[in-house]
Amino acid sequence: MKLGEKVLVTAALPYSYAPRHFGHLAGAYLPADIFARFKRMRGAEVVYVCGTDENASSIVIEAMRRGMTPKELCDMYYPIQKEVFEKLGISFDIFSRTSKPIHYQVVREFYLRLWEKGYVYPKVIKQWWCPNCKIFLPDRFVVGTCPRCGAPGQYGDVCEVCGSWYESFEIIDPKCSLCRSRPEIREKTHFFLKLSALTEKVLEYVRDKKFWRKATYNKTIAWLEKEGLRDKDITRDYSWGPPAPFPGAEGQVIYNWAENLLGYISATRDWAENIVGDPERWKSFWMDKNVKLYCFIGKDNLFFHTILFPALLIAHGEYILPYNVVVNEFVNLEGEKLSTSRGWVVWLHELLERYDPDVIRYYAAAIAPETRDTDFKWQDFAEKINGELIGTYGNFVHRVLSFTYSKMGGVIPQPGEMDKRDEEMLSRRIEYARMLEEHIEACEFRKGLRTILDLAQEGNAYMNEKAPWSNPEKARTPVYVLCQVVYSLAVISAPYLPFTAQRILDYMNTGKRVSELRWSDAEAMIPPGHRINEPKPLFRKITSEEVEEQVRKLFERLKK
RNA sequence: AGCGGGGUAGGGCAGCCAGGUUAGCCCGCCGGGCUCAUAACCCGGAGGUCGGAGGUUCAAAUCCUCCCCCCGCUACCA
Repeated sequence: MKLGEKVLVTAALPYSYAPRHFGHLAGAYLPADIFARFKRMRGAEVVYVCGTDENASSIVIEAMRRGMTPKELCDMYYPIQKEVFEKLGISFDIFSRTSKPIHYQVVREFYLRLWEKGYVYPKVIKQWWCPNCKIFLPDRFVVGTCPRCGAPGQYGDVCEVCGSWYESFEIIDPKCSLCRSRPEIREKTHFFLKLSALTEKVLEYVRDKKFWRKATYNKTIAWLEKEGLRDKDITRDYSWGPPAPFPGAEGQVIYNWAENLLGYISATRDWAENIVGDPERWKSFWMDKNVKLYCFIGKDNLFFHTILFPALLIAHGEYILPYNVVVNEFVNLEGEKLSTSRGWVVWLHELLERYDPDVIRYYAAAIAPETRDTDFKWQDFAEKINGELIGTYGNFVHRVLSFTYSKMGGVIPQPGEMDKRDEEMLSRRIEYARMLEEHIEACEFRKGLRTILDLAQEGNAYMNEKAPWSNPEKARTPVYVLCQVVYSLAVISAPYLPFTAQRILDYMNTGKRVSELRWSDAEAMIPPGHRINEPKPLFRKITSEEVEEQVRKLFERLKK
């Protein structure tokens, strides 16, 4: 074990008002959580931060639509977002918000420094302005006719009919998508970030990240080499968001894409101040070169995390850069791409109404889109839960504990002399812990899950071979061994299935909290004579009727 | 169009970067065993032109070239 290891873990900041779906869990929050939990068990100092992203222009507009202020909209959704993560056992050390004063302060300090270092300059740009709504409109909120093919109802600067790209101002017969009135073009001074000066530095930073996932590494390098970074405007005229700290930028805020990444820093400061009670503590993470920063995101976020975020941090100069950006692909649904607007999606809050969080976590880890897009299928969900989680893992735990409880008087027996097979079984559980460790370190969570299952499978095979039920006299040694394996299984599966691990600890009457477990406990031995509690099956099976019902519900909702 | 990822038994995947035992794993299927366990568990078996065509090599799923198919990306929706 590396002593004094420090790890900072981030998961993509969710938009405050967009609920989280299964793909978000499988692609970011769960892998990050497994990683964070594992590292804590290894004795590392871990801070796992997240929070809602509340300053996007789409939030301003969504609030307008609903006749609310952005603040009211965010206040309404924040507890909902937070609750879903809590129920799923996502072990954030802080779940902050980018509307908090600490975030505004971080953004202000950050950009003031960039200004002072000469990375920011003013420039006049043209933007759409809706005189009726009295706001500047992002391109996407301007509807009009394609200047190339004449297709009506196109958004922004790309035509979905003919696929051509054009200047947003070329669009014919523009209308504000909110009120349908005609927007005008206005010129205004905005502030630009000199990203063009950072291409080489970012490339230099990325070059040696050969251990990143292949797609992540290649895409990032290719992007930088082929296109490089262009200067970009970072201010907007909104009354919602962190104020821009530049001279002459009164009334302007820092644009969402340029400030939300700093939410990781402000969340850590929020944690230091309000959870730890030591306002300086965040520095021992963001300003310590020995800290490894892991960012977990979906592929839609790649540019921002592998290119833009490092560029910003390099420009600033005092903070550490991501050590690994763990990028996941997408989870499709029953063979089709997700579409939240069409209702083609599996929401986490709905799953939680019906399923054990560990059941959800299991399936999310089992189909985590690590190297390619994967598919959520209800039938597959039932097969994997019933066959793997329950049939292999749950059944192994339950048959061992229930046998011990009912046939051995509820007491871990005193083993007799161990044969080769018994010794082997005991050492195998340690080998599995080592293998799992390697997989998690490499951020290969699916392989890790398989390793857990393999240990249960070996335990099942061992139990069948030893058949303790056939000869009570010879049952003591194998049952003793099996109880050790079950305990190890609970320990090593704790990062994936924390609630289940806790139940096993309780059935085994260990008096331990799962949060107290250390990785080395996988090698621990429960002493003979230890009394266990009455075990219950860990999970409930998913019926075929239920699968049909879920599929039916999905299609019914789609019709609307 | 360019770039990136992928195309391996009925389905889902690993192996490919550092070429070399009978190409592994899970599900399903077939046949056995067991009965402690949530009809769960264990063992065995059938099933593969490793997208296609060339090439390099003593040897290629693994390296090179070309082609076909699927998916994604190309910063003003962050």
